[in-house]
Amino acid sequence: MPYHHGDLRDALLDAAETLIREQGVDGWSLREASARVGVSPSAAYHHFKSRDALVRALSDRVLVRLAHRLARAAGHARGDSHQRVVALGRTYVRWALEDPAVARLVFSVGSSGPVTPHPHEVLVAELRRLGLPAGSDFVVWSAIHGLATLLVDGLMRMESHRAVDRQAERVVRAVLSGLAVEEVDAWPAARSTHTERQPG
Amino acid sequence: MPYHHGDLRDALLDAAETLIREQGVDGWSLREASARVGVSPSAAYHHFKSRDALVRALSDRVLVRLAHRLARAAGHARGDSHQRVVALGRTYVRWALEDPAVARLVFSVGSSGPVTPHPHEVLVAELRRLGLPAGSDFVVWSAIHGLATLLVDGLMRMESHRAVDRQAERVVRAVLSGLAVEEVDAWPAARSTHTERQPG
DNA sequence: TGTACATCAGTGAACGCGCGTTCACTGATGTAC
DNA sequence: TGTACATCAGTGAACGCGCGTTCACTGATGTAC
Repeated sequence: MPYHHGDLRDALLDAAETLIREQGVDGWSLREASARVGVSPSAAYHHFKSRDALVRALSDRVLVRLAHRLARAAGHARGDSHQRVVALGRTYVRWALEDPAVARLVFSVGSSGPVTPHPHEVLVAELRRLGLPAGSDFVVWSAIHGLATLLVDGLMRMESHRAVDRQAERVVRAVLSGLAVEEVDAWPAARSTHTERQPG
Repeated sequence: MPYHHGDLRDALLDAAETLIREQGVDGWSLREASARVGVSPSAAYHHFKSRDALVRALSDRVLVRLAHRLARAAGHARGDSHQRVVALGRTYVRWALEDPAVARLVFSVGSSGPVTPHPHEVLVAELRRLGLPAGSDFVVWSAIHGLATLLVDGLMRMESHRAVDRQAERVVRAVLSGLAVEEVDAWPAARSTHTERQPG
């Protein structure tokens, strides 16, 4: 075991992520993560200002990975014009269910400042392709995020992975159809964490 | 100060709720709640099996109150046929934003067994009035719950209360319009926590 | 190529903390006769 | 109406726990000359 670890920062993030996956959002500690990596608890402070800073860094890292996965899913989609957004929604929900504790972390922490790419950006890009006005993203995001959190938190339960996929599709299609029908005047001004954009 | 409190159970729930409101979901402890009530930490164990049991009882209590509030809001709604569901959505989101920490608790804990009335039941009843098929509730619930959680967790931000209300309305209207347009075959089977109902 | 030295990234002991839960107890209340 | 007694709902001290963070330190690395 060399005195210098080499990549302790990433190793700590990995350990924290694994512990969260195994023991839940609150089931990990700086001390336990350090122990897993084989390093003293104080070593972490050369890489993170505090426990909280580590959590935020982890959330950022997970968001970036998710954004890539979403973009890939949209890219592979085939079928009607809504199919790319359906793929996005399905992927978002699947991701949350595959790794519920980590998803809960990300949902509650968000990103600390700008993160690139950001899942929200990916969604915005897809809706622009459909010709939907700025602001639609917040409607679609709500719907799919709601499904994801209800499932992750156990407030809604579904029989099978297939059922989850179909429900994600239903939700996205319903919202997209509805957006096409509804009037577009007077969008409320909203912003997401990662950008200060103000949809008109 | 009499030796017997009289209604310690409720007093502890009140104290816990206040502490959560003041200090966040994890910012309270059995000990602190007991201290606020003016009782020793062990007294709580004559009323709750554990800290966790207290949390669940609190969540149940809050859910019942929310359900009443939702039903009242729907009852007061005037306007087109969708207006009652719009009122439901607006009330749900307002409630979450007024009391974000408590809402987070409820969202993460849910109900322990059957709770009457349950917010979900209220929604189901309203959608039935509209002639929407069983299962629509899970689509509408997703959308409105998503908006609520995104706002509560700070992932989405809105300028004003008015903007929040309008966004809630947009989301509900988009989903209802979409549900009217979409095909109704092959609804995924889903259940919510408080009931074992299986929408066809 | 070798050496002096600054900087970086670890160690490990200690800090104070508040927590949930248990236990043997006791004061207050209610019930049977 | 009074008394004996079971039950209920408190007390308070103690338990063991793991936590985040700090501190003075030291071993390893890299750089200047």
